[in-house]
Amino acid sequence: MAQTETGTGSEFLRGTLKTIVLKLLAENGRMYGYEITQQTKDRTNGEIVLTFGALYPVLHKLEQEGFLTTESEEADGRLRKYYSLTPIGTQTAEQKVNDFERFVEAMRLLMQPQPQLALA
Amino acid sequence: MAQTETGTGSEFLRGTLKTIVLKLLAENGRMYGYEITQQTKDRTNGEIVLTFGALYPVLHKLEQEGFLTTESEEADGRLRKYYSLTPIGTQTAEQKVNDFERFVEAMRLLMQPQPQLALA
DNA sequence: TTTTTATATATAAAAATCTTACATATATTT
DNA sequence: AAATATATGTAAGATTTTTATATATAAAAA
Repeated sequence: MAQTETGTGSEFLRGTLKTIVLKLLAENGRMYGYEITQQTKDRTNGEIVLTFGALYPVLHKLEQEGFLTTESEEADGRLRKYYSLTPIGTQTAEQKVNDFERFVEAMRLLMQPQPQLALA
Repeated sequence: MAQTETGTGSEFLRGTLKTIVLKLLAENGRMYGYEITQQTKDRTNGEIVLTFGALYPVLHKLEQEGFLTTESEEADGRLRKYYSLTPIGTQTAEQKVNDFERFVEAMRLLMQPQPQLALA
């Protein structure tokens, strides 16, 4: 089946994909690609939907960068490629989550209306 | 002078640039490019730094899309190009801020550790 | 029983976005 | 006199993402 749903079609996903993948792996220990898209969709109530065309290249790149290792297994006659974090991957996951939180905090400073300066 | 500082070098800025520009204009009514970078840097304590190479193309694109109008003025012998929101721009600004908040809320669902299910 | 949906991974072309470097010019500060 | 701050912009290149395509099995629905 073709992938049709796109949530908000959120442009904000740009730049957060790696962080999502690393964080989910840090929590779950071991996941395969399809599982990552499903858990993301489920936990965000359909708000964030990862497309396969974006996810798989990111997984390959993270592996290539040394953040992930893989093991292929067969389940129900289907191939599954499980990804796990390397030590550096675990460290990077934490760091990216921290960076994201700092970023959100900074964005809050911009998105919240400026407090008016009280004049004497 | 060359632009050197990059804050966190935040990859998360990807996709939020338009939102920042529209929101600042919605608040300030009228701003010029340089002012946008300065206010962003100041209000986020240097956390978010917009580069000119990214900002100006975005401003031009938003103008081209009908979200902004411009007036050029001279101040202190220097050219300033002021940008203001059109009605559709104002509407888009609000919508993008809402979308961003929804996105952050969804991210929170992913970034916060999963609550353990209580077993009977 | 045939089609659709769900599960599962992947690549490639094209579009969008962003970084880095370059180019120009005036005013102010050191 | 040199450096920094103010001010706008373009262009090449890199990165990232979307959209489309390709393949294959299992389960559910028509």
